[in-house]
Amino acid sequence: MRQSKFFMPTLKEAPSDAVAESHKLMIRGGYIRQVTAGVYAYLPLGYRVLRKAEGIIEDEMEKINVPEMIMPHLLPATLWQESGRYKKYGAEMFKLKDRHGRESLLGPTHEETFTEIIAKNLKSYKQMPLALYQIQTKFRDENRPRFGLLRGREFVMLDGYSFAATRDQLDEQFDDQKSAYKRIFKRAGVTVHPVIADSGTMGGKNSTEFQAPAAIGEDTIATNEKGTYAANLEMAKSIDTFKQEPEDAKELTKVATPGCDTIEKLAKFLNVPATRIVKSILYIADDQKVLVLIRGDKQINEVKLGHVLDADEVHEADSADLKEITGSEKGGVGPVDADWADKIIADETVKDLYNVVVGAGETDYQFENANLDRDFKVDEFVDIRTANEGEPDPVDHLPLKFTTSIEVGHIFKLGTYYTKTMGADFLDQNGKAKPVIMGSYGIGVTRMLSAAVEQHLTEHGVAWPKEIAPFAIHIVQMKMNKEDQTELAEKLEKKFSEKYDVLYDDRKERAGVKFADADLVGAPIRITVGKKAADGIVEVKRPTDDKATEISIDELDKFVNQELG
RNA sequence: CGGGAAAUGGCUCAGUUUGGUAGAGCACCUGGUUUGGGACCAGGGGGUCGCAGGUUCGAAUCCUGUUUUCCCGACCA
Repeated sequence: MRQSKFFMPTLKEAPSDAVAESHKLMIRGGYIRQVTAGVYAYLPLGYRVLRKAEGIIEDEMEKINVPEMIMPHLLPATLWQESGRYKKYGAEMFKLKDRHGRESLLGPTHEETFTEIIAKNLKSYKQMPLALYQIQTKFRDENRPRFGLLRGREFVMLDGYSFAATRDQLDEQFDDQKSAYKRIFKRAGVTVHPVIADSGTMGGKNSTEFQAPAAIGEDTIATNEKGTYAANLEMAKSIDTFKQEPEDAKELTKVATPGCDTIEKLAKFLNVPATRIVKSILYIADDQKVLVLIRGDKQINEVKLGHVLDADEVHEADSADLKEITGSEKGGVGPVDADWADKIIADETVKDLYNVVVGAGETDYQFENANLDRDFKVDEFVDIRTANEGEPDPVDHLPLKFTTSIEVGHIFKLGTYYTKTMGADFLDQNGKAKPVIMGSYGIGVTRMLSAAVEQHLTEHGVAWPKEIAPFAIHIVQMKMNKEDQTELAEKLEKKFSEKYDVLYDDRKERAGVKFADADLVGAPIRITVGKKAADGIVEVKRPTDDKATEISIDELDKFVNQELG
């Protein structure tokens, strides 16, 4: 490709709207342009990177015999009403009406569409195992799109679905997909950790996210140094190392604690450690009033709580509800005589505590010396706490390390939720009808590009991993009016184009402009054709090199081959 | 959805406090001098200052409404 014919509008300064480094780079380099919030145009350079990433996915899916197909973007509401998600999916769905008043939506994901096709076209166990995938633009009316391609309202996603007759088949499919995903990220040059994750409200097992560590990540993952434990903080377990020495139960005493509406203030006011206090928080789980207890130094993990309560919707009671239900404001709520609660559950950290401080059920009052069973009851002990950095992991008891990261992929064993509700049955060997067992697999392709850039920034640009680089070789000719340079550059362009994607900067620009743009293109190899062209000498530079190195064109093939294979 | 910030040429920004009819750098066009890390000189084109009302002799500037964008948090199936 001749750069004089290419369209790559570069900028010296990034628009002030762009905050994330990857976003700035992609705007400055002419990869993308924003059209509206969370919606981007992919200019030629950006589109090349996107196509490369898609190519890797297609290649790896082909290897595990998963065929690609494509679904429509425009979907009838009826399909989603059938699965029950038309209402449940909520505000994130782009809804619209056609001229006949029929309700439609723009697909945010495609479980229903695939399940529907399978329900009508797959009838026998002999047709399974089967898996399908597509790479397509998805639409989600995000509350807050951000950081360029990281979280868009329109984005490219790989979504795959597997269909199995037995659990064993599903397990095998899942493992195949997981291995393929690891290869995809590796080839795309994106470092990822597969982590234990939440699977969402539709249920599912073995939920695994592929998390790419990056400064702009919206998630936090907890890992140990041996790599034997890795979980999204939402699901991370840890070992509680605190042990309280047993004490004799003292008399329950009510004390005034004016203005103490946080554990911190209370601990200071009463001059006790936070571990001596039991926090009481009221949650509304669907219609149930659930009082949740946890030791004062720990935080409640609402994702874990949601799993334990198995409700459609769980949220902390707001201050008005709190007052009405418990008779107390924040800080005074407690488990003693809490008859209003439908259920009292406690984190494991509340076990084996003696003479603790709990809310007295009255604003600005606490009980001291409260003891489990004597003064208050707990229906169930569970793990509902947020892990803390440094705590021992549950596998090898090594300290947990926290890292912010980007969720670039998510796979899980979906089960039969959709196939049951939508009637996707098959006949087994005995002629008995059973629901197809599904798996769900996804990669945020455009998001993965953000992650790739975040992980490969250089001082003046980006060092693209070779398999997703827009161009493999960037030939930069210094002076367009020197015939020896033109001759050599064109020769190299012709030769390398047979095997690689070559960008040839044939613009009549100054060297500084060309080099600055080359840094933004970030090709794995930059070949500079300059003064010594007549002597058969050029310079090569990789984006991560500080300086260019002179090399004779006889050795160039070897170098290129060694770098690009 | 709560909180905050901002909207002036393609990009970065000044001008708004104290109303007088829009300016700089980069980018773009022409000519010249240059030419290995975003050149220099001279000339030039491009903006009804997000939109709609209002106040005023006069509004980028003051008032009201509205739209859009970004950031923090909540949410993200």
